[in-house]
Amino acid sequence: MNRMATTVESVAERAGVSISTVSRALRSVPGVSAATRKRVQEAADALGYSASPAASRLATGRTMTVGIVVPVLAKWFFGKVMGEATQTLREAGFDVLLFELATRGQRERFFSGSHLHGRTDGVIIMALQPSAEELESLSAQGQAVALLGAEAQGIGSVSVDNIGAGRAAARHLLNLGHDRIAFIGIREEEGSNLGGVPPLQRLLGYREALAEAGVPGDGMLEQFDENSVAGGAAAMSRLLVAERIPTAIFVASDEMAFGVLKVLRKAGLDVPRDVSVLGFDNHELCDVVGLTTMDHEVAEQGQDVARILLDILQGGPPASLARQVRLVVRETTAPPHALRSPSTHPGPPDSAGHAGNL
Amino acid sequence: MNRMATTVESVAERAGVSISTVSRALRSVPGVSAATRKRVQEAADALGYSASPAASRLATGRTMTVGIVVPVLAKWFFGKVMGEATQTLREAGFDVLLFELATRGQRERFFSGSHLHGRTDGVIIMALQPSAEELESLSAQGQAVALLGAEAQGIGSVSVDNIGAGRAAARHLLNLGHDRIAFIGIREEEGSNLGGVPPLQRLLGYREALAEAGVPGDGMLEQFDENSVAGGAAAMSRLLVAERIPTAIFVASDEMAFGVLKVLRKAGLDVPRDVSVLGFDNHELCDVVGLTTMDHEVAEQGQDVARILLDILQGGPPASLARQVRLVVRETTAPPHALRSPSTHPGPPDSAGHAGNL
DNA sequence: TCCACGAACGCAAGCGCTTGCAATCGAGAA
DNA sequence: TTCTCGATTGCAAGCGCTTGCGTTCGTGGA
Repeated sequence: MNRMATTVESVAERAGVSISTVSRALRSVPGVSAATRKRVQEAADALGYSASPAASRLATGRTMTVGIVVPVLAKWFFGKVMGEATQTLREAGFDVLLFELATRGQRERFFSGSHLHGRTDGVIIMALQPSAEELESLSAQGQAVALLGAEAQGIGSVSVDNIGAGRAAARHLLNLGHDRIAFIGIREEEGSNLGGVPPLQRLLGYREALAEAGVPGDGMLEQFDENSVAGGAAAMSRLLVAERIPTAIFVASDEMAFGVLKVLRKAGLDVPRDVSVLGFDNHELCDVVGLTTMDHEVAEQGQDVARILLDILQGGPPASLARQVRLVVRETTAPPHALRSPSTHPGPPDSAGHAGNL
Repeated sequence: MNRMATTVESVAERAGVSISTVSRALRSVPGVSAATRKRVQEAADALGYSASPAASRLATGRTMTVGIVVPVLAKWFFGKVMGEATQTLREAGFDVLLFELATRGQRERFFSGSHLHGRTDGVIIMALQPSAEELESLSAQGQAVALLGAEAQGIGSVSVDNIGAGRAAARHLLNLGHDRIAFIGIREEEGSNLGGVPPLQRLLGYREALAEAGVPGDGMLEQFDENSVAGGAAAMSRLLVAERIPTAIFVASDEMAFGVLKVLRKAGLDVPRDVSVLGFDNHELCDVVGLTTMDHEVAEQGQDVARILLDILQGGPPASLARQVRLVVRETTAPPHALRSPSTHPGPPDSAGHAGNL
């Protein structure tokens, strides 16, 4: 294939038409007879021709590319969401440009410069709450915007009811009979940039549920750390030195919950006999460790946000929708030890009843 | 910012020079005096100008973009490697275009069409072995190529000594005293497209070590399935109905190993007392479940492959390098039960000696 | 003081495609 | 048969930037 010279001109020549006709025919623009359209298509196929993106972008001003910005790629949640979004975008004929904003510095540089201008038609922003100025900067660069895990006035977005989810999670633990329930949340690190809003909302829901149940709050029972296994482990370690260890813990992310389980195991505490643990995300590995968690339709969110952006790019209004959150009960939650009736008690700790998680 | 009208021309006007001088000044091309260069730079800053990528691509033929193609985004390994590669590429001023080739159909479409032509200067291909024709197609599209987890004549690549790693893994189990060691490998699914080569090499290394140790091979002990928790679980289930259950299992991927651990737990078998399990990747969650595994410097591989591609793009020769693989001993490998001396025996299964993984 | 030469800079021709507008053609209306 | 109008098609002017080449100007050497 002599792709070096495969341009509209060669196709036009081979099909015996002008280059404008080729351009129109190949893009299904009206004003070309079916016969010539077919002839052009054949010529293009024969030559293995495909229009130069740079040239058509320059001429049209459209890039047929969308950017996806994520805080970090190496996390299951973002990989999953990105994968789904990417597939949806590609089906619609868009390329996907990747931006990983791992540090605050990168975030600032990204929004201050015009890194998107002329590169993308729109951008999906995941898990970070853009400020008004940042949104302004994006629209000044002519970008359509869709948010995931955040919301803003007049901007398309997909999210979940984190307050409701937090309340539901806490209620599950309350209903089991717990009254000393800790919360481990995501702390916005100095070097990181995770949007602090959803984690905060989960905390609020947790507090609401406790208040409604008449359980007194306890600041010591609220711990925050970075969203990782290590962060969860660190937060749990802090909880272990409390005056009284909680009997249940709601952790705002599964990865942190994995760290929590690890520390509990090392401390010789049995889950769920001594402590119940409830996570958030329904990470693919929850099933392996038997972690009870809050599922929030992660894959669907990825498709949603892509479709919302595509709609906007086609001139539609910026839609906003919320996905469902539901409890997935596995093996890390149970009534507190003191409450169990002999019949529910699993018997000797080493028997099959021993959940053995982690 | 009136970005709508911010073009070379406006900068030229403001700086009182011609557009060619602006172009040269902003790109540090020689032939511009320091004084005017400064003046142009200031004018550009004041206007918030940045050159239209489409226009400069059309004029130069370079896109300053590289493509990354991965089989699937939602896996820790690929997320990690991509994150590192992306950062390295961005530092060098390149944009990153994402291609997820989840199915065989997508792979075929990708390589048959000229999806890269004019979009990227080069491409990083992860974990799939391109055929000669596929490589030909890429170079016909003018792409520089770097491979990760695969090798090809004259193509830049980064990989690991999978045969050696497989041998090392098997030897660790042999050295512990095992003589009935199973292998669970990655099967190339119909719908998938993972390069079959590295997994195959791990199998070969395993076989070599067994042969060297005089342990007879047993086809029944070699099982293959898709590279996922579910796949590992399925493969393990097949092993459970063997005439004699193996006392140790080398699993070619950590995610599969997690599935293996899950099935073993459900079957009431203790790890490592009844069965030892050895994984591959050093997945970030290995630490949580205590999985002994083979680490192969995943993050470094990502940086390596990006740098290799950057070198090629700068006219350098296509480098190939291999990363180290090393055993990371955790809690899922131990001598077979029958061999243990009373003193090493952890005592009653429910004591603290019970590793309790999964 | 005059000339030659190199450094700075501007001109203008593209890069390959899109698209408003004019030109052409065929067919139905008069 | 001639005229009019819509459907096709071609022309050519960009889109915004890069770059080979010619021009201008200042400076050191003769």
